[in-house]
Amino acid sequence: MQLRDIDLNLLVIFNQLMIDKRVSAAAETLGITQPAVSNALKRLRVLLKDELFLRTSRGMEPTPFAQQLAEPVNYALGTIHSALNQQTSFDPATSTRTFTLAVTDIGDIYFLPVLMEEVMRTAPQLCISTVRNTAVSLKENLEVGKVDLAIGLLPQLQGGFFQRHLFKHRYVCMFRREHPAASQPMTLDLFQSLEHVVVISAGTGHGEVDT
DNA sequence: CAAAGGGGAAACGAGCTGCT
DNA sequence: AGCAGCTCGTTTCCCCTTTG
Repeated sequence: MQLRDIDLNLLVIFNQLMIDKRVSAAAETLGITQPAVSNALKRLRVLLKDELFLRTSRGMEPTPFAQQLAEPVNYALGTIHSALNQQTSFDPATSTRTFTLAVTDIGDIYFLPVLMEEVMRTAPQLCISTVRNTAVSLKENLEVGKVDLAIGLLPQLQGGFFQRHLFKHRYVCMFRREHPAASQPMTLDLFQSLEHVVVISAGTGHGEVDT
């Protein structure tokens, strides 16, 4: 397929559908009507010879081909967006720009000191501002550029954003020295039989471990 | 100026949910 | 189990804009 054969706006709609998983929601986000998105999807289905999205009780589920397409399309649209909106080139050594990071408490404690050390060395005039990534508006803030980067377990950002796996994280159990569990190996059954405290905090994944 | 294409409105249909 | 109501995607038709 040649690029001239495809309306790039169809890829914008495809990208939004990957995010919203609903035609009407994508239409609202893009500022067009739901039939318009439906028609665009129809044209895209014919062009790409794939259903792309299947209607299910959970919304419009992307086909394997659509999932395969999602990342390169998102990357390409991001590149085009950056190219059209760049005003000046970025020079870390002289830039006085403020970057806003959405992080968890562990982000503040662990990442910031490491980051600030590097920033002091390579971009001394840069300003780093942080916000908690527990905010329900994180997705919107990222989309409009109020937040530049978010670190954490953020399933609400699965589609439409650049993502990178940073590290693997394991948990440990803590209990008093005299606790009955101290005399035997910790197993899943033993763990489940004991009372324990889990600090549920959005963006940390602690609740996922308990589940 | 005619043809083509895209968007909006209305109608329709499928699937889900709650109630009896 | 069956029905009604609701939500949401699709289809059809019409209008407007663009293009050659």
